[in-house]
Amino acid sequence: MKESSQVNKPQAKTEEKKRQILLIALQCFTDHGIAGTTIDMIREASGMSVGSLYHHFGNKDKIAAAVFIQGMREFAELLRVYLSQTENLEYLDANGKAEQGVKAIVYANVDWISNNPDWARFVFHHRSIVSTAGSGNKLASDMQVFYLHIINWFKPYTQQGALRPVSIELLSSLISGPCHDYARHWLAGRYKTPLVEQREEFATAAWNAVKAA
Amino acid sequence: MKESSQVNKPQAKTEEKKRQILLIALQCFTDHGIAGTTIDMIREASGMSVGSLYHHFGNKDKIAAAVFIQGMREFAELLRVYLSQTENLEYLDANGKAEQGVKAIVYANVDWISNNPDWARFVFHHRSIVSTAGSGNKLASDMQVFYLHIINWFKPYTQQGALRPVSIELLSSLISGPCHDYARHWLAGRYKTPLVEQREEFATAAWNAVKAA
DNA sequence: ATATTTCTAGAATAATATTCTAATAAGTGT
DNA sequence: ACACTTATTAGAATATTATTCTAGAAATAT
Repeated sequence: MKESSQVNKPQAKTEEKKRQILLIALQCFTDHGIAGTTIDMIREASGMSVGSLYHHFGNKDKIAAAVFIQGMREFAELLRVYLSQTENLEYLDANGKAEQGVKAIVYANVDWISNNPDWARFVFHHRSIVSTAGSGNKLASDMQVFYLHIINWFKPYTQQGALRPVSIELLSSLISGPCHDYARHWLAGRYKTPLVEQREEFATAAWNAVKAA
Repeated sequence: MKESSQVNKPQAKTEEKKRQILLIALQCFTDHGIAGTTIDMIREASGMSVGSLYHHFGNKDKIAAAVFIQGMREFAELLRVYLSQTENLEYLDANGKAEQGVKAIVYANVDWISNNPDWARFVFHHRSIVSTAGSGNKLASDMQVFYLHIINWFKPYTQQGALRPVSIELLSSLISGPCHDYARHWLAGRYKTPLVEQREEFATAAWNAVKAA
């Protein structure tokens, strides 16, 4: 049934198993925090042995780092898909395309966070684990490609004057900042209105904040 | 020399000592992360004994929670000062006052983060420690007063129509979100241009995002 | 001055992370 | 099918670290 079952290489099985372990670890971290989660909990919940866990991941921090990286990777993939869909809108001018692209970034954020709240919470709170765990390089190389993709998407629009002539960093914060801020509070239970209900609100706010006029 | 030396009650000395310990703990956490910091490091750096540390704070997580709470308290105080200064501008109309207030919020954020980068980094990354450490009530009661203050500040302006008629939560995210997002990246070394150089940028963006017109 | 409470100290204990050695399974070439 | 190499699993042994506990010192109140 799975499209990958024909080519079920051993590595693929291992990779899939690792992903399962990461999901279980995410559950543990969500329920008890990283500090409150013991290796033994993950061992028991995953049916693995301590030895296997250490063989695959190295140590507890690296398990957490792997959870983070996997989450980022899956979000990045969704964003890539959303952005690529804006490229088919041939009938739009540069302004229209820029607008759809900026909004696509917000939509991807809102949708992924809403559909993967545990993962989003983890990613929001534990970015720093990646560096303390020393898994920085792996993330860096993974994300580098992704960031370049985004930057290259922006470039033509800033040059053509559809977007304000400010740094990519600033653009990025103006687009994602409000949505992320709200998401953090909502994920923590401090805000009651679901993030997804503010989807359009954040999309138009983002466009207004970065459009040239 | 200290202005408090006349009334040097024992409690005051203890409170000051606790604050010193928290600053040292913050340093440890900044250098090694919470997980990487051992009680023994804090003991050695602070010249206390394990017993004293546990007597004052309870456990490691509660030390971290106390660092967080102290940071929030000091930021809240700065914000309060900034906001109160906008109330003296008698010559401004409602719109003008609302604008100055919204910008004051951004300024307070930018300035506190820029002047207390370690503390800001900690506060950004470890809000969750407060709940896992079970110090939630203490923070809640502390912050409740503060949030009410902000809410009460907003209320008249939304009613008068100077601000968009949306929830306080949304207003808050639109105002602080971009600045916080940028700050996180800057504090992590991913953005090079200092936050403070974007001070006006974030202030005007905030105002544009929430003003009524 | 004495009693009471708060604070300090560090050894003893408990909890947990990590390492290590050996066994098993999987993959590869003949 | 067989030997050979590599990857994975297992869990006991060890090391690290958090936390508790008991007793004594310092501060404060009566």
